[in-house]
Amino acid sequence: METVEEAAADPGDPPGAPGPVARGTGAARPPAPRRARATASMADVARLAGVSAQTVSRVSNGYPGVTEETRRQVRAAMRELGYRPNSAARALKRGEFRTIGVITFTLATTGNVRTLEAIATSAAREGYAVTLLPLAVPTQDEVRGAFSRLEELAVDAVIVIMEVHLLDAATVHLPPHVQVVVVDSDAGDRYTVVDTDQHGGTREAVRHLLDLGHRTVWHLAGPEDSFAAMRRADAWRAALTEAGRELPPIVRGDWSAESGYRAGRELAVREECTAVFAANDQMALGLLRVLHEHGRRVPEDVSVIGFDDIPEASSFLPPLTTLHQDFAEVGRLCVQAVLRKMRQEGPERGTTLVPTRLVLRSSTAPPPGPR
Amino acid sequence: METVEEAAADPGDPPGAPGPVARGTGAARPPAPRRARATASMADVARLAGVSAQTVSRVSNGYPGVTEETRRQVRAAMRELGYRPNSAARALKRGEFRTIGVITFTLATTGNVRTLEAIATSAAREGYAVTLLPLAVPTQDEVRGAFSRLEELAVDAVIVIMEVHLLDAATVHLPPHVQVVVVDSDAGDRYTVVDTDQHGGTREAVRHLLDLGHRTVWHLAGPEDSFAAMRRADAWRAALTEAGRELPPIVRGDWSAESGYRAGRELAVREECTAVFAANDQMALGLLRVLHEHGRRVPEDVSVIGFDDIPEASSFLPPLTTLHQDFAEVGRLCVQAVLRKMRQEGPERGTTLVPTRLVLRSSTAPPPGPR
DNA sequence: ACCAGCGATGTTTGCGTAAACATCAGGTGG
DNA sequence: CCACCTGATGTTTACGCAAACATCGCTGGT
Repeated sequence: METVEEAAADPGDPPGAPGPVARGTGAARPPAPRRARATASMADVARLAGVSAQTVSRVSNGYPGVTEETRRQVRAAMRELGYRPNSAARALKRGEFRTIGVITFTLATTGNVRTLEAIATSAAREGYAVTLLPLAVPTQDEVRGAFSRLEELAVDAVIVIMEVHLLDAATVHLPPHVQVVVVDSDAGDRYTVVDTDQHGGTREAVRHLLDLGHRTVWHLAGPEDSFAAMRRADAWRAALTEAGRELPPIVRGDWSAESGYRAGRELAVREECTAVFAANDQMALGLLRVLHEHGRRVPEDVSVIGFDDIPEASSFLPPLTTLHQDFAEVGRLCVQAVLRKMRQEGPERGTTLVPTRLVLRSSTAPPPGPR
Repeated sequence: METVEEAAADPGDPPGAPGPVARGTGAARPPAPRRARATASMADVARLAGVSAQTVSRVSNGYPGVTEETRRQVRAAMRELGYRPNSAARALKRGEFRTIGVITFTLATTGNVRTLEAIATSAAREGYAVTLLPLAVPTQDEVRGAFSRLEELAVDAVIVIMEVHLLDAATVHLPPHVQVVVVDSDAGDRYTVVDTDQHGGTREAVRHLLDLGHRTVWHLAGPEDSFAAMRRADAWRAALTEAGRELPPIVRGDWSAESGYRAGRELAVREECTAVFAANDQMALGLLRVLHEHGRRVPEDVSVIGFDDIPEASSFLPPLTTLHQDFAEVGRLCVQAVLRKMRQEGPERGTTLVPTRLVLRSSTAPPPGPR
């Protein structure tokens, strides 16, 4: 937006508008891409089929009240002309776009991507398209901007894949008629939320390690501003407390493998650390590397468990025991929830949890015997 | 589509149409999600500002011929009413949607995702939205289906991230007015193609290993039906031949780390294999694991080089030397190309290559001395 | 035999926008 | 002083579709 020299980019100045560029007396107007008028309209089909446009519309929408015979003729005419309903006109008339907007901060994490993919697939099955709105930087301003773009961008609903603290209701202008569903959030009281059962999964991870005989479990946590990271850390704490084990100091990364490597140094040098629960698989990968570099064998000396079950996890050294997240299910439920909300069938808010599954591989084992 | 009992899903039967469900005499009509008529229209703004709708339109589009004074008033009215241009009406009137469709087979590979992200970001900057069309299975039928959905799905252009052999021009119905740009393809003679410089990158990889003193370089290739894999294999062959080295038998995976592990067994048992060029980082990861399991140290006994430079590559054991692909640039160029085509400014076809960059880490070294 | 009733089809209308054209006021040159 | 131009603004119209309403012809009950 740095090139705009005039007033501000106001409501009326859509991001894509020609804007105040290429102006001046007699200036050629901006070379707006122009589609050739090449498609047949309903009227054309109607003419060819010898019926009214309304009948074509009925056939097009599968409405009743048309003879099988007429229907056939109209279909033939459609085929002949290569007719495709004009979605703009349809949207204008119906007041809905059959499109769901997805706002996501980054596509760098497996979870977001897999969820997005599932959303797109489920949406397609329901006859909805998905419009993607990636955010450059996760600031409230960006989020707000994305929402306003979305609004004029022809969507009926929005799914937000994002830490919700960015979604401060006070500042984000949520268009009243656009339904919102949030992934990965604790705001079940304010929004409809679909999320993985972070708590249950973590609990299972901790229990698994404890059951193997470890005295306690260390935690390589995700970034502090992440809700998912927070939940996993909380659940880890709760599980240990409940089992009456001591609570080791928390170690933090930023989800990346690199950060797991850096943060893991601290764990690698501690003899008493025999079991680590990493908040995601990537950080576990980095951890595996530091441990290796410090000569600590996994799982003989140290057990490591991850979270996510990314495809590569089975190829780590050693193959990683981790908690499988069902992102496909999360995406599916998001779409269902948002459609239900649009139809005003569902509850206004509340959280839906998708369970995880413990995948046992080779990175966990009983602790080394007392030496 | 299994619930449709009537004829086939014809052109006139959009995937999302209410269809022949919920019918019958006097049956309540399907509970179509309905948006409340809540937004202000141009007419409302015009009334409040005391001008004509046309003037509002001019302001909204930043067109000239409006006094600064009037413009201010209109802007004020827009703000007061929370006016947002109705994109459906706008699209109907203008005949363009300002939306780019992206067809992609899978979001499971880093490359596709990163490219998609870059496309979405670049498109947003140009005032275009991105509609995502994932394919369940990569068959011609699916591709064809995706295209026809896309067409009625309100897009002005399409970017295809896919092996092009699925895009057989004979069967895919490409709407004449929709421009197409393809990523990862050799069809520069038929489409506009943007791709990473597979050849140059591979060449650099092979040269790097040869320069280190290896007698030859083995290749862990991608699946046969992948164009990128084919190109990399070809370039590997060419580079070796050119250097007058012997050509070891090719070993093949399917891009996944797991497949790299399986295929890598063959390499791990060959004493004479001291350098391997893996067609992507994931397979390199699997390869690292088999090598480790067979007691062959990397890089002391065997050098491994990957392709892609995924974020995790720096955390592999050892950190992976690889070829960095600039997916962001690929995405950006795709958008530029497709916009240029829409404006009929660019060439109809041809290939644009994005160079790679060799990232030196710890998985390559001179071969072990003769024993 | 007549008409109510119903299913099939046609006609009218308006969704919100923007291009094309119309109007109008004020200024300029002859 | 008027014909003419110019720039600001208003009016008309059409984009393609589908809801609402209108019409038409046939069937069946009395």
